[in-house]
Amino acid sequence: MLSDGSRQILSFLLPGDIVSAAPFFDVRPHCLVEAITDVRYRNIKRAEFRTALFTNRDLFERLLKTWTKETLRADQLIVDLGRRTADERIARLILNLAERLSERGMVQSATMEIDFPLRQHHIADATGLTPVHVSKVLTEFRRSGLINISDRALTIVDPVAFRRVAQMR
Amino acid sequence: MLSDGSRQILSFLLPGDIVSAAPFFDVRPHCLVEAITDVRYRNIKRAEFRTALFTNRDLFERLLKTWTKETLRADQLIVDLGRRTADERIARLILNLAERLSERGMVQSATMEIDFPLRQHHIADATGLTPVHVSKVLTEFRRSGLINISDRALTIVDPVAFRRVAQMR
DNA sequence: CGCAAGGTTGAAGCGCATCAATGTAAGTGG
DNA sequence: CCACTTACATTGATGCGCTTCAACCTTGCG
Repeated sequence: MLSDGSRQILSFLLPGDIVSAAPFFDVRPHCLVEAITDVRYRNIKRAEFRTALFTNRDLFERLLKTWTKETLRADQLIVDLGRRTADERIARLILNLAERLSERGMVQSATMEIDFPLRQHHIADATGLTPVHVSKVLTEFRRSGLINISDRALTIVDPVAFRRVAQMR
Repeated sequence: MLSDGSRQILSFLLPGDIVSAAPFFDVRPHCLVEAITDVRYRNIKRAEFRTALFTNRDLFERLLKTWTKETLRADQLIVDLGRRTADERIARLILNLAERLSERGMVQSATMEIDFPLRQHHIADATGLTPVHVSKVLTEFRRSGLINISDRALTIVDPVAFRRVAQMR
């Protein structure tokens, strides 16, 4: 959150994600977490986990791998916010979510449909845009037959063209 | 680098910095490194370092602390690119550099002057702006007596006002 | 000298923000 | 059941911040 009331969303957490690897090593929380859907979560004791990390090499490797992915995605987001257009940012956000859901088997493979509980203002806050502009872009995406959103579900109608818009091959 | 030739700078490395913590745990390099100044560097053998990390708890803690800071700065950059104006981005970039240099004792404390080898196109690529606009903003900063740049050195003339522009208290 | 890289400046244009009106659907209390 | 509210989405008009383009200037360098 910024002092002027605007906010920037850093990431969307999906089932199985940890909020962030950083808090294991730094006491100060540096961001807020908010639930969009119903959520099941568990707390981890920092001290215990750190000891476990040091004793259990496999755990250690897996945490660091997760953190590496986190870092990679953050860097990608920096590039997106710094150098991409509104269309690209929104399309990439959607495709990234779809990809991560796909890894979890959460895509109807027949229809390329995913749960999509995000409101447009979430998309806006994640892409550095305004809700109004997000609405216009999404409407345009729909009009050109790229995607469809209705009833908290999103379908990628034309994956090839949509990936082209997102500059993702 | 993007396909259209534009690029996004993720961070500036100062003396003593590691390029990134991520490569220790992931083989694929995910970004490029370029030197602006003359540089002294050393290579670290991934495998060796990983073993050392697991045997030497202090090293382990220190790497993770470094990585935590990296993560924090990346997240801050995301906020800056997503939600801040050109003036704010540029001022924050400069103040962040000054702060990091200060930790290294690399600020002339009398004059608040730092080495500043960056070209305007570096600032542009780090802030998601164009060199032309960077020039205009810097000229305006100078004109209002906030900073001064000449001869590869930058002086923060009015720290209080400048921090206000950067929205940093 | 001639050239390349960087910086400055102004004019014009575009992408997104802002503002405002309208619509819609779900929830709430009378 | 209906008035009312609240949250969200859509749409159009207008404006602004930054980009783009282009000309010109400076500096360093082979």
